[in-house]
Amino acid sequence: MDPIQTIRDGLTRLVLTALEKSRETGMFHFDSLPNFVIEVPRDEEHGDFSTNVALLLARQAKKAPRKIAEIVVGQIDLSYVPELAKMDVAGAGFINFYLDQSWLYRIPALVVSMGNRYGSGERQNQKVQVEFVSANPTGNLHMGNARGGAIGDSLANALAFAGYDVEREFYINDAGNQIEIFGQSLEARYLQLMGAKIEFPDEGYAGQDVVDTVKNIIREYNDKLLSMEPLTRQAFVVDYALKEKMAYIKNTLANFGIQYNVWFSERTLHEGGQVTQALDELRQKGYIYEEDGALWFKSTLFGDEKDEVVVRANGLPTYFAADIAYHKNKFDRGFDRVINVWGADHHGHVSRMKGAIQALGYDPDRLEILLMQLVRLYRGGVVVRMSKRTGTTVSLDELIEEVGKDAARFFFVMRSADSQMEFDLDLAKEKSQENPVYYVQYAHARIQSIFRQAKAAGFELKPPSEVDCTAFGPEELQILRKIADFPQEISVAARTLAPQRIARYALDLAGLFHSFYNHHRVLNEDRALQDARLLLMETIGITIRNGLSIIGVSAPDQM
RNA sequence: GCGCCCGUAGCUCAGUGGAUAGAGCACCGGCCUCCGGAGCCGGGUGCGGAGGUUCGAUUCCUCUCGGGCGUACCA
Repeated sequence: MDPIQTIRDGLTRLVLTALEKSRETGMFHFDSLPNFVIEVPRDEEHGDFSTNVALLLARQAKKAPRKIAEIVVGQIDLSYVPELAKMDVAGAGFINFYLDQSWLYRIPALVVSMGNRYGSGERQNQKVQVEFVSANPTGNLHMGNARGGAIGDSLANALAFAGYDVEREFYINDAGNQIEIFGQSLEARYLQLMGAKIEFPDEGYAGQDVVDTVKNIIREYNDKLLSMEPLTRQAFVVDYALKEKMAYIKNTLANFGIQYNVWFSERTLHEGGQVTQALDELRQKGYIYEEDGALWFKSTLFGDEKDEVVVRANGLPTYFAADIAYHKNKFDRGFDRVINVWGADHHGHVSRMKGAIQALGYDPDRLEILLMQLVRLYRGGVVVRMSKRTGTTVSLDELIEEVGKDAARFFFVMRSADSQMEFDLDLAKEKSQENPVYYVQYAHARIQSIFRQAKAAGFELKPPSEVDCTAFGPEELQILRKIADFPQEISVAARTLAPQRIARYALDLAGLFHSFYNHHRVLNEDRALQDARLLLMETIGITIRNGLSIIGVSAPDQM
């Protein structure tokens, strides 16, 4: 139930009817219906809603926009939309609609009755998969993974709340070149720690975490690996390390509030022959050729800058080959839409991935890729530098430890994915209203505090039907207007893959609440007013809670 | 060089082709001390630049300047 959309639909029908009547009676002529909008004007002087239909019709109808607007307004029967109070023509030819503010009196009952479903959309009957983080299991989770986790999970939440059937998936890169190198690195460290004088591979993983893993292996198996064949030994240490890394990744992401439906192993694609199958299909369709001993995919046919190797001269498939098989597999699993959240460093991969999807016969628009720009951490006003030892600045688990899950998620979700963001660690930790996440949570806690006091004084929240909403003044109505927007915000955030809208909305609503709180009392007022304001508080609380829940941030009752 | 993303107020950032472009912080002035730790009111110069499409452009297109990323038989 979306109150704004309901009104908008009503107004749209009204305008359409008026247009038809105008044409039938010969007031003006048009052949095709313009793609007009019913929107909420920025300036409230311009009404509650307005439409640009007359401006769009001017050329076809060969009349001045204002003239057309006058005619349309003359054909509209006000009584069709009960809350419609008046209309006028303004500006270049806009038609403005003014509502009777009493329509807002219905909002609290709607919100209270829907509770934690307020803002949700109707079932879309569309299967959407969101794949995010998919960090390499060869190292720690870094800030890119953190941002991807927060954005991906919040986006998935928003889509689910908006009515889509959503699955969250993590792609485990447990095969391929990097795993080979990972194995060689682990083996080299093992042998070194066991006293052998051998060189560490040039391209190897030099981080401390590899050494730590090897120490665990030694603790468990001591010298048992020394007698193994090198390949067996590498397979052994890789298996051990992958188990350990995946346990770490799962645990850290769980602490970050993320639960996946599917953990998908790249290795199963190779072992199940799906990589070969996908390449065969591309070859049959004529998109594969051989050159310099390697197999290439003709991604230039799909707008890419250069063709891309899928099987190296040494016979091993590339990461891209596995990714083609992986995406084919996704579509074969019946998803209508597949969304990937990727770091900006993968953007070169986008066009060829879409090309491969198209080559396999799928509509490339069904694959949507959300690219995130880089994160710069600040502490004490200066950039936190990359650590040479660990290869990261701060890992996700350290970030959660330092600022907490709630602040971390809110900060990442607050910014749109495609802007490079600065993350101020000091601000995230601050327990003051300067801190955006604290500001929103504090609004919720304050509301609960009011209810605790009300209860102590013997007052309870009355059902909306017993509350006189005419007690609401302009500020209460302004808040209710904002709350009425919530379902639209969810819907737009889901449609445009923009979870930052929800964070911003929560901040705006919290701001309206704090301002109200500072100007008015809820308790110890006239009973009718107190009842109405308690209901308003409940309405705000529910909406803030629902918004925060999408972002993955808790709504505490006390702080 | 080529490709993608970004460029909005002093700073961090919003802004589904609409009417007079916003928020928070910072800064200045005035007020207030009340459910929860201070708050309230007021104060402003900005869409990097130049063209184009449009009745209308921060939004779409072209060029240009600046920043980031990519441009591997790495992932």
